Amino acid sequence: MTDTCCSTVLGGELAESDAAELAAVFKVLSDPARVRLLSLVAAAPNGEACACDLVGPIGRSQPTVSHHLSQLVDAGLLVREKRGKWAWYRVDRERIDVVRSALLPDSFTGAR
Amino acid sequence: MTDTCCSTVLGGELAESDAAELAAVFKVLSDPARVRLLSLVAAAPNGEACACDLVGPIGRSQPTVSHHLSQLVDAGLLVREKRGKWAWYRVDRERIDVVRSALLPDSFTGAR
DNA sequence: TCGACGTATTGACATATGTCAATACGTCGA
DNA sequence: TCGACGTATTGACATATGTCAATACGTCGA
Repeated sequence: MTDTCCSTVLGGELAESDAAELAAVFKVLSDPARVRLLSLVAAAPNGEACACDLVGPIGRSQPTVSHHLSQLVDAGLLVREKRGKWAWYRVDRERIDVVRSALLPDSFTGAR
Repeated sequence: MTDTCCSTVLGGELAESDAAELAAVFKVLSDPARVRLLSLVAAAPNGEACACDLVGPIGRSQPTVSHHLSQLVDAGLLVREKRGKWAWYRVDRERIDVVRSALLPDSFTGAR
C-alpha cells in the first residue's frame, strides 16, 4: 500500500511517519492468533486456505477469526479472494519481505 | 532467552507456544515510539546511545521513554548497560535476526 | 423463490496499554 | 556527608483491543 520499501529500522534514524507505518504492521503481527493464522495459511496446500478450515485450529469463535483475518488483509499480509460462499486466503510474501527488510542493518543510510 | 531459533511463521504450522513467543516480540515492535527508539540507538555513534539523548527526539516524557526502553530490553532487542549515572543502550542484532528468520518461508518444514 | 450455509459486521464488555506527574533510587562531585 | 542530577518505578487515567453473542449479508441448490 504505502511505500515502505525504503524505511529501515536499523539503517538510520527513522522519520516519525515511517516508524508509525512499520509499527502498524508489527501491531498486526503482535497477536498469537494472527501469527498462527499466518502460519496456517502459509502451510496450507497450494498456499491458500479457506476461512472454514481456520476457525477450528485457532480455537476462537468464527467472528473473532474473521476479525483477525481482516486485520491481516488490511495490513497487506494476507490476500482475500472470495469464491462462491467461501473466502480463500493466501500470504503476500512480498509484503512479508518488506517487514524483513525493515529490520536489515544499514541497507543504506539515506533512510532518514 | 527462549529458543526461538527454529520457529518460523511461513515454514509450517506454528505451535501455540511458538506463536505466542513471536507475537510477544512483535508486540514490543508495535509502538511507533519503540520503533523510533530502536532506530535511534542503531544510528548512534559507536552503535550505542545514552538514555539522555533519546528523550528529546522521541517527544515523550522521560518516564515514558524509560518505560519503552525497558520493554525493548525485556524483549532482548536492546541491551542496557549502566555506567555511572547514565544508561547506555545498544541493539542486539542477533535478536533482530531471530525475528527476521521467523518470517522466512519454509526454512525447513519440521517447524511444527 | 426460498431456505441453508459460510462469512462479515455490530454492539457490548473486560482487559491491556501508552502516557504523565510524582517520587524513589543511585551515583558523583564538592 | 549532602545535594544535584540521571534514570527507573509507582499510581492513575484515558484509550485501544481481543473476544463473543447476535445478526446481517451473499451465494448456492432445491
